[in-house]
Amino acid sequence: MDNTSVVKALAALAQESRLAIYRTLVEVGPSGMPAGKISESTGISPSSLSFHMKELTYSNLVTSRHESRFVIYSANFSTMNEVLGFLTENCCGGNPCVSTSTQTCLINEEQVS
Amino acid sequence: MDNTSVVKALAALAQESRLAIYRTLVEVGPSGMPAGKISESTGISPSSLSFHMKELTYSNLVTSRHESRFVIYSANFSTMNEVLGFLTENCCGGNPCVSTSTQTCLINEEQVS
DNA sequence: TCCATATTTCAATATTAGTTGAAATATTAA
DNA sequence: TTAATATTTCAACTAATATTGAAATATGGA
Repeated sequence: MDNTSVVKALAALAQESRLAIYRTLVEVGPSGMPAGKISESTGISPSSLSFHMKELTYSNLVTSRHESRFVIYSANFSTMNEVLGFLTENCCGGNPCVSTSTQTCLINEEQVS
Repeated sequence: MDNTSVVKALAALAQESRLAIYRTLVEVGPSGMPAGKISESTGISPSSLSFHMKELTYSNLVTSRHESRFVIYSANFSTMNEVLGFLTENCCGGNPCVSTSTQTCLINEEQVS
């Protein structure tokens, strides 16, 4: 993962509304949540939400799928893991240094890393 | 760690210059680096660097100490770990879900978590 | 003390980000 | 086809951020 992608991801999360949205999606897991319900449960207006979802999608932290007239958003766990890896990479210049970060979700018999 | 602190930390890192500074400090480890050398090795002007260091310090991602007329900055690993924890917290709403994140640095016989 | 070095502060400017409400688009149900 | 629902787009406005260069502050050495 390159510098620019990491900055994009961090910038996407560095905002109260988007952080709240992202955490909501992390908690709900891979099944995701439709835009309207995100708007409702976070108190963010639909128009503003759409703006923020674009940021989160663009940074690859969430993905979306269509289901009839709903747009279902869900957290993309692998992007987050790459970001975490980047931030702790090459820690302490070769001196004894351990850095691990794993995130595993098991839902509906399916493992999403 | 509360919402606002996490947003502050993420905002601090969501900027090319500051991300470069932070990674430089992570790589060098707890011994840190003086402002002038950071400026030199990242190509950020002293005045601009000072602005960014204030952001990073304010968000508690780096700390500073004085050594004669130098100001030595170093990464604060525990803040980063708290941020990582926050982002992966309560993953997948109670379903089987594992989230671990550790960062350990061993330098000069001293362990910095 | 006086000068050089290290860093920070400040003002000016340019750019980017977030919110609002109204209008547009798309899908489904009657 | 018409109406209702779900979501996105747009324009206008406001606020926050980043960069630059000059000046200020602080420390240490000659």
